[in-house]
Amino acid sequence: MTSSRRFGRRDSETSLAILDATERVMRAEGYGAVTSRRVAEEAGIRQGLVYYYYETMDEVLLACFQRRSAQALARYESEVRSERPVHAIWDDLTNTIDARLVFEFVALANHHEGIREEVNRFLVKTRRLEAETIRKEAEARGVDLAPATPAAIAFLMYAATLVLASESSTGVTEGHDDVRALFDWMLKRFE
Amino acid sequence: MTSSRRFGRRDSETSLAILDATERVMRAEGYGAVTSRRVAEEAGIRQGLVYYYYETMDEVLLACFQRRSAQALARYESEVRSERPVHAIWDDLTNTIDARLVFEFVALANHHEGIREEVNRFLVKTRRLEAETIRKEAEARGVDLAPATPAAIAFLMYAATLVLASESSTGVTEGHDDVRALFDWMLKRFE
DNA sequence: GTCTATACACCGATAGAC
DNA sequence: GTCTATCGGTGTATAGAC
Repeated sequence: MTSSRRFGRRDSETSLAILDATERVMRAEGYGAVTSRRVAEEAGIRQGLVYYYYETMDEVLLACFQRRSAQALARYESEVRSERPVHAIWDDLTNTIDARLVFEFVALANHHEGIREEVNRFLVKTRRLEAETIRKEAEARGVDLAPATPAAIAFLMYAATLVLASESSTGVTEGHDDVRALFDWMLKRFE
Repeated sequence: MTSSRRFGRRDSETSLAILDATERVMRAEGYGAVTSRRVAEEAGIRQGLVYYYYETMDEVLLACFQRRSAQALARYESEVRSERPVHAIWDDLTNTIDARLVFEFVALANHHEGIREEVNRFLVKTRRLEAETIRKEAEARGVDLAPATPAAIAFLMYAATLVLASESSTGVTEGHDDVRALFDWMLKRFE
């Protein structure tokens, strides 16, 4: 029982404007506010046009996450080939990640199968990439990580930066300086 | 322009059933699914009755978080007076905290002022309590935490358990064993 | 205290004009 | 490719019967 509707290209200007608008609405008002009307208003188009580019609103959310995760993955893959890969990953997690959006997508993933699969795929891929990078660097520089492991450090870098950014954006900073100092100490060992 | 509506007691059986139902819906379907119709169905009452106990649905969400945070705070205050307070806090964060709900509330806090204030108040209070507990225990047992600090450890215990539980519930376990081993090592120093 | 009934706004999705 | 118009469904919140 497929629909007879036709759809526009995902790389068109309007299509990308819809994704941009979706990100803005999500950041400011949460995924619950991502409706065809609200997104259309934010993108400067009419409500019906959203459905020319995306079959459902779930498709919009999925495309939005896929675009972001592809961009992030591309950055990581470039960073791990840089001169100081562990520092580069930490800086990316600290400065480029949008914790507010991540929280929204993770909350979405809890009850939206398509998003969940994409989020999980992304998490596993990036964590393995980061852990392997940390392992190689530690080996090359003769750093003994014990009692930590590359995978533990990769996990903690992600969890810490996510919560740091999330709390900062709502005004909580208790313990943040101490945590950053601890990771700075860890990063120094990779110099 | 206050409404003339009257409201029922917050400690009544039905009122608490509404909060129980709200938690279940939130856990299973996310904060977006917390509607008066859905909550009423889950609580086995009629939709209109929700508004006899709560003025708005935002009130329901707020009351839901306040109840949980009060319970959690009471547990923490008992745990810090126990024989092995750092272990007790870790066990609580690991086993008793519902990461899925925490994620939902943090996401909600990003665009809901009332929830944000409550979440922030709770985070600051518990983190200080935990950091102070770690500091006292380290001093009493002669544990040198450097290069970490009590506040950094308190932050990392929270961030790690939150992400561990969240990822576990959606099927990602990459690096989890290593992180748990690292915290086990840290906890051993407090024995 | 719990119910039914209802007003009104908003949402997803489609059809069809231009 | 973009628009207008419209459908049925669902959401919040209130009024009033029992």
